Amino acid sequence: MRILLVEDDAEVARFVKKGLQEAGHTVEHAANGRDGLFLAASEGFDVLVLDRMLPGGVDGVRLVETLRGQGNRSPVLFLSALTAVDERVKGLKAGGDDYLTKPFAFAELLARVEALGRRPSAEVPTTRLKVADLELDLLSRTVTRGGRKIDVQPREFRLLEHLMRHAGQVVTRTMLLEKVWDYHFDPQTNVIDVHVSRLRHKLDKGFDKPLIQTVRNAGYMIRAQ
Amino acid sequence: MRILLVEDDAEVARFVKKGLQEAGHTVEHAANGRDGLFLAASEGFDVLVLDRMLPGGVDGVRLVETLRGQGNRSPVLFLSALTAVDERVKGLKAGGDDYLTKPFAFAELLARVEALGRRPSAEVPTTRLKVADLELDLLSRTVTRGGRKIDVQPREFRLLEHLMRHAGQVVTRTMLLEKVWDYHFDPQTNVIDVHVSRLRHKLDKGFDKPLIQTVRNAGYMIRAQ
DNA sequence: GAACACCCATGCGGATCCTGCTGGTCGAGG
DNA sequence: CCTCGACCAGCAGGATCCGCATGGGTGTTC
Repeated sequence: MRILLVEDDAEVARFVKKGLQEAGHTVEHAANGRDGLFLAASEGFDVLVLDRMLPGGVDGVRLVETLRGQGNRSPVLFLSALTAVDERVKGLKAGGDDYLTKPFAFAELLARVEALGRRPSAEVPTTRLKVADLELDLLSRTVTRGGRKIDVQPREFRLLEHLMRHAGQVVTRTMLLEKVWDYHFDPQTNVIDVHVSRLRHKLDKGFDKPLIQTVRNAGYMIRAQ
Repeated sequence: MRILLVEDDAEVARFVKKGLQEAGHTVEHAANGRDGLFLAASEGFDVLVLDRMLPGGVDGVRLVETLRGQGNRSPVLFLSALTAVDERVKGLKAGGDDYLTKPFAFAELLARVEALGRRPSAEVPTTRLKVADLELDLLSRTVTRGGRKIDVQPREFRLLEHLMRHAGQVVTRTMLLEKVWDYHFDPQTNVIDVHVSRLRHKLDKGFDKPLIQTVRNAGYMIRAQ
């Protein structure tokens, strides 16, 4: 996990950085708010660990507010000697996700950092493909166009999926044979043509704009007109 | 925001519920783990606030583990009188997202709950379900146990999916007929038995721990032993 | 321990579904 | 006009899938 630590106290910083690294994470360290902001804004981190009070104009709260203002949603854990409830509330309200007061047990810091990093921000797998008004839902194996459900066969589904994953690019017959049919040779028949035809028939029935274009001597391409 | 509060202490529950409601949130309350699990599994909440220790078999940690096993990723805040670092770490490691010790200031609870709810995690569709070493990938329509791929028929897949979505709960025959077969009547045959049997055969071949348990006169249940 | 209800496993047969091929037609490009 | 690539309707073999019936277990109740 990539973690950014912004902490001015060299002693604390060393201690935290070492521990996180030993737990298998990558840690970048900045000693003041300005550097921290720069790093956080330019690189992608899974979790930010920020000291609440920092030297220089940019303290922890400012830093988070700025990041959030830029649309950066990285989870933030505040680390602070300010224990008052009001301070904690302020940190959370500013956009922090957690708040740990010094002194703290490293085990808890680690657990909290990992809890923050556990969030599904990183790996959101694509679950639906979309080209113009045509949608393909990988989860339910469902195809809809303009909201109307369209029944397709498994092979047709694979074919369409492959086309849509390469929307706007020409897909050659050889690629299709490889990826959709698992043929590693030329079957010497027009299987592909037939399936493309069937697919077109289903997709375009009742619509005017055809979606699948043939590219002569090359293959097929799907594209939002 | 929709919040589920699972807390057995009536006094605390009333206090928290009232406060959250006054802050403009909708609060459901369950007084024990079993009810809490049921609610959390059947309805969608933005945040779960769980007492760490609960009467009855299902305590806070068990509850979270079960939910996470079902692929439910709702953020969880633990509320507990157990202040030891080890306890806090345990709660977070189990899948909790935050941990607040009693007594607490309501302002801080509110700030933390709102910080949790702020996350974009709410509507990430589940793409894989897991129970013990059995995994079901909705995207690829694939079932694996202990890393080994298992081929299942469509109907078997739906059956298994439904069981896994309700892991740890008994699933009645009527529910299965409704949800898996779309029958709204009793077909007077043993269709279900047959499919459960086939599924068991495939899932348990080569493993020792059986996964699907039958609950006499009630239905079936899948659970990590 | 007998009767009963419930549950399990297996084999079978029908139905559906799926897919690739053929063969004839069309149309673009030269 | 000729040729080649692309298109499409229909067909038929096969595979898959699914539900049912049957007969055998197992736990429960009286």
